[in-house]
Amino acid sequence: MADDAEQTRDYRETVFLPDTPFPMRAGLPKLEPQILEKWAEADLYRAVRKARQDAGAPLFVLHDGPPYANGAIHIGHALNKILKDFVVRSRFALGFDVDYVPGWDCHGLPIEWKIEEQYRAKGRRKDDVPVAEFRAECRAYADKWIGEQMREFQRLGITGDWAHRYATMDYGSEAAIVAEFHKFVASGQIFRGSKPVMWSPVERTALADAEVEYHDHVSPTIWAKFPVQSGDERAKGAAVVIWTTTPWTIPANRAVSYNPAISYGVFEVEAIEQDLPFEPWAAPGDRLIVADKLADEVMKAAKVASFKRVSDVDCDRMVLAHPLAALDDGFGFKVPMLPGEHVTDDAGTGFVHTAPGHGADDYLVWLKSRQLLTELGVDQTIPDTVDPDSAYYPHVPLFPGLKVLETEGKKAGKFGPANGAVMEKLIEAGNLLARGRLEHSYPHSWRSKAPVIFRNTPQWFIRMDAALEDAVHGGKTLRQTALDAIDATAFHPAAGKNRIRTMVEGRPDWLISRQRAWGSPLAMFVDKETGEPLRDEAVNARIVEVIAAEGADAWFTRPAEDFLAGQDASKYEKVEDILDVWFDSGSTHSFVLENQREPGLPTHSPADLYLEGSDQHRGWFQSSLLESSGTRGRAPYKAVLTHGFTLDEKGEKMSKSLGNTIEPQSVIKDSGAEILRLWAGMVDYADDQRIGKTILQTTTDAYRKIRNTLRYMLGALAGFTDAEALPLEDMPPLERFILHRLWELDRDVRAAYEAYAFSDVTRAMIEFCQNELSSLFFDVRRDSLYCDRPDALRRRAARTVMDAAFERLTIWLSPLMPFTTEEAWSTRHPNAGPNTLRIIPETPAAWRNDAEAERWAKVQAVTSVVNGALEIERREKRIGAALEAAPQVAVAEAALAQAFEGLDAAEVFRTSQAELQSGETADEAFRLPEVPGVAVRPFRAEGTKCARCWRVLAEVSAPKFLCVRCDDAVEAWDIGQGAAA
RNA sequence: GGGCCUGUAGCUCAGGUGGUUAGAGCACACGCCUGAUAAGCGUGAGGUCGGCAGUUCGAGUCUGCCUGGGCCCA
Repeated sequence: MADDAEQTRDYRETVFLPDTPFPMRAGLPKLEPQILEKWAEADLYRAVRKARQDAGAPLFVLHDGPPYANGAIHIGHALNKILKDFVVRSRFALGFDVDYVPGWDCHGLPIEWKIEEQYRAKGRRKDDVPVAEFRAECRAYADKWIGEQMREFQRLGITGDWAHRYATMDYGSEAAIVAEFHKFVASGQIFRGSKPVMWSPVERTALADAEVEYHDHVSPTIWAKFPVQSGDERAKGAAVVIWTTTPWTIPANRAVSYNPAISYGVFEVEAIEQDLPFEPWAAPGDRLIVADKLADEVMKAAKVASFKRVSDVDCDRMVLAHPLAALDDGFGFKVPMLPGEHVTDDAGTGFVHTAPGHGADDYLVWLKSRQLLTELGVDQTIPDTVDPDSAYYPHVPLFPGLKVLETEGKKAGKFGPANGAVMEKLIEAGNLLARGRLEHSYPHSWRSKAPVIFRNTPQWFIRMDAALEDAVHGGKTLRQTALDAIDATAFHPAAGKNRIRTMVEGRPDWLISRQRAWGSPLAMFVDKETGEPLRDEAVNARIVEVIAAEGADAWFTRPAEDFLAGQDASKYEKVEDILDVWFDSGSTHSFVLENQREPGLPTHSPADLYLEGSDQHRGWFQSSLLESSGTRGRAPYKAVLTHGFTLDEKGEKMSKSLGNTIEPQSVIKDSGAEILRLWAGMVDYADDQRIGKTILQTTTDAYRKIRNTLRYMLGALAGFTDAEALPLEDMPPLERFILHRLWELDRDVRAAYEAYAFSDVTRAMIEFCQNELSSLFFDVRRDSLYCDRPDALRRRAARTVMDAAFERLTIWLSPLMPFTTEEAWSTRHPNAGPNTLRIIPETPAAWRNDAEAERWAKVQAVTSVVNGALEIERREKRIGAALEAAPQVAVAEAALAQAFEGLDAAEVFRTSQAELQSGETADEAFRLPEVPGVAVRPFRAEGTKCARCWRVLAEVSAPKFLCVRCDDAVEAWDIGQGAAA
């Protein structure tokens, strides 16, 4: 009976199999919210900060670029916030105290539109709504989305000071923004200029590009003559011909643009077409200047039957007369010719009539030609020609009061008398060459559907090129200050520096005013006589005080007297424009970084890092740079990190209409936020990244590899305590090698986090888990872990090293995979507090062991030959498991043979037995060309299979069928059971 | 149209200053194991390094052009 019982004894219960509650499958979508709840209870972000501050840790400031509080987050938001969280958590892990306050951009047009849309749906007009009520609705709308987005960001595991989140519409923020604006006013950096904007006369309002839609529209066209006054001698007595679809802009004309790359000629009219029903305006002998390529076309329009080319002509520095100069002295100014690349010879005459107050190109070429205009003695003022109703101002000669578009009654939106009147006067002056009609695409208001015009409007600008004689700038201009600040900033990647530099070098003055309702006001008064902003510190202080208490609404709802402490209100105009939203966000550093948001929390400016998408070179990076350069003479950041855009799987832009979008919400629901984070941790974020089904699958696979590695360690470490740990001196070579790898990885991981090279960490971790842990360390030590006595030195060494690896992997990975590492850490140490609280532990320098690294490279080379030989045996069905083999390995090269000194070859090869011999062996042995000098003869292991550890050994025999080691281990186990019972 | 960036195996990525048959992990195929099991181990098959031309004894790496893609402008 007893013998039978022994023979059939199932040794499984005596084997120390991995034992852990950490499941193989995470169920992240369900698990993550539980972990988030735990973090919330622990007030994780503040707890970590407190711990760091108590330890006297250095401060690291990441300043959050505010997303716009409008709509659910998309993948780009997710990537941006995840990368920021990598920074926050990795700096925490490196021992820093990290200041990160998430924020939102709240003012601006998109929200205004939403609210207007709601009004339209209810049949109300925006103009009928009191501004305070309108702004309140905008505020409520933004507030709703701040809450929504905050929940979504938090669901991604983003840590930060959510309790003190900032918003540009907070009263304190609005006051700070206005205070920043006042600094520009005080230092004389603000000026009133003008710029043509899209204007809807019917609605009496400026329109943004996105508010304009294009429809076909029939316009009159004219060919008009500008007599040459001076310039190329060959042009004497000739006239430059322009073509335009907006005759009403002729009174606003101040120049004619040409393109130096186009060839022009002087053409003389020889004969006019006969038998016309009307008298043409062209006459034989007329000399006209047009582009060679377009001469036929122009002559045809002018009903010229024959003409000849008289000469070439050079337009450089040519000056013309205004076509209406003969009728009124008011048009007696010089009309210079300006070179411009916007001019083409595809249509028209090859010249562009230039009215700087009524066209974007016109405006830009006018500004660019400042030098030339000065040299020619031309007045550079851009004239205001039409009023908000599109009627000519009284000061416009010949046409005062005439409207371009009708704005009242049934005819609203139709052409008024202006075009016709201008044509009549051109005829009278003898300078109309021809006219016609043209159906073309023309901008219309998307609301009223009425045509719009380009109209010069007064606007406020910040000067880029005025020398600033104050302590901050020391005589430098804003542009130069900003350029110097760029040089003092670190850009990752480095190309960003050049990119923003080019933009700042070439940008025009900063246009900061908008004729809108939802924003921070240009809260200032302007002297009605001089047009100069009032610079009065007491007034400004009062304005800021009121806004801080009541919000920016107060600026619009309270009378001027409330702010004008003592000043005569009748002398000043209250400016009710709002600030460009980029001024808002450009000011965030002032109220987020410099304000002490709560006693005890340190403040710090400039920030260590700004981290945004590469589009922000023109956006937030630049607005922040200009704002801070204007007010503080330096950038608000020490370093700028940019990431690319997220594209679909094929590398194409995502769009709802293409249906190729990946929503963060659906990834979270299907796979978990951790998968999205790991994706961000694997890609090269500096470049554009791709995401899609297969990519997410790859990510999930990588996740499983890491998770299973952690799980195996948890299982193998069951019951492990420090009492079991062994010192380095007692470690076998394999453990020393793993410790060496931990030492290397510690160095690499720290360097990678310092450099924000997150994918270097991820890659190193995955490869370590696969190559050194799973396929080497775990595989070799499985036998020891399962079968050695618990007090065996070999097993204790393995568990000691496994514990060290677990301790490090869980913190190295915690910035990238906070959920899983938290889960793993708390599984092993349920009472040790949050994993995120930890700092990457110091790694003893003594762990470095280059000799072991070299040894194991050699050992693995030999092992690969053994594996090759065993693979053939399997294929031939001579063996199955490696434990059925007992390879005989001949190693010719001394260095390779030496590598096995102190090692058990069978253990390394994971076979039951192995024989290692120096020198050559029989020719039929297995070899690999890439490992010369190693020959393997894969014999079957002779002996009996140990019923417990399954190794085939000669020492195993009936009745127990145990090897010596297992016999001993079972005995110890039995005694342990007895003691327990 | 302009400025900047970018294109290495099915996927994600490595490949200092140009130098032997271009690497890794995953996926894939095949085999093994069945005491990490929707796991583990092993073996293998995948690439004209976007294309063309040039510099060079030699280019994935340097230059030019072309092409695909992206961001920002016009």
